[in-house]
Amino acid sequence: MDQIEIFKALSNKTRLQILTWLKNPEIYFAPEHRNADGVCVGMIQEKAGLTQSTVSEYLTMLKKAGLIEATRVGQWTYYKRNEEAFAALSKLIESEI
Amino acid sequence: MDQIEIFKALSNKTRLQILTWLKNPEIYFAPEHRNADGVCVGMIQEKAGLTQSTVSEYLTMLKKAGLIEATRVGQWTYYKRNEEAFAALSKLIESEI
DNA sequence: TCTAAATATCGGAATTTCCCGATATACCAA
DNA sequence: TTGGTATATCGGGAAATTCCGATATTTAGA
Repeated sequence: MDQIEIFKALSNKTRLQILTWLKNPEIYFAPEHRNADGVCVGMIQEKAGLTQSTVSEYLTMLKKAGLIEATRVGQWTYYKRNEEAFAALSKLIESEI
Repeated sequence: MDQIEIFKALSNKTRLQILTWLKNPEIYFAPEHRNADGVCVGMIQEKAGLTQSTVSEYLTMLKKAGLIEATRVGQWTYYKRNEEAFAALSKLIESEI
C-alpha cells in the first residue's frame, strides 16, 4: 500500500469522478454496459469526456494504486472498485497518518 | 473541504512526514521547541532537511488544505494538526468517495 | 530607532502531471 | 486470414509541482 501513489491517484477531479461512478454503477451506467466485474472502459470514457487513451491511463493508475480491479472479458475490460482498499485507507488516515 | 487540495497536500513524502511528526511531537521534538500550539517552523525544517523556504511553503500548503493550524507567538509560528480534518477525511473516504 | 532572528513570499530551473493524437495489441466474427 | 472493435501504450506539448536561493516581513531586544 503505497500511500503517496494512492494520494496522487486521488488528486485529480476526473479520477475522483470515476471512483464515484464505480461506487454506484447502477445509477450511472446502463445495465448492458456493466456486470458483476464492473463497467467497461468505453462507457467510463464517454462519461468522463476525455480521450480513450487518457481514460485508459487513469484507470491503469487507479489500478496500480490498488483502488480498482480489472477483469478482461473478451475485448472488454471491466473495472470495479476494490472496497477493501478504501476501507484500509480510511483506517490509515484515522489512525496512522 | 477541498478534496483535491487535501489529496495533493498528502501526495508528498516530506509533507506526510511532517504530519507524522506533528501527531506525536513529544517523540520528535524537545520540550523547549513545542507547546500546546504545536511545533515551530525551524524545528520542523531541521528534521525535514530541506530549506526554510520549502518547509514554510509546505506548512502553508498543509494549512490551506485544513490539515494543520498555525499560531503566531512572538517571532515564532507554531503548527499543530487539526485532528478534526483527519477524522472528517477518514469518514469521507469510508462513505463518500 | 537599529539589528538580529524567525518566518513568509518571490522568481526560477528541473521534474512531474495532464491530456492529447498516433500507434500497438488483443480479441471477435466473417 | 482479414477487418473491425475495445483497450493499452507511446511520444510529446502545456501546465503544475518540487525545491532552491534571494528577498521581504514581522517581531524582540539593545
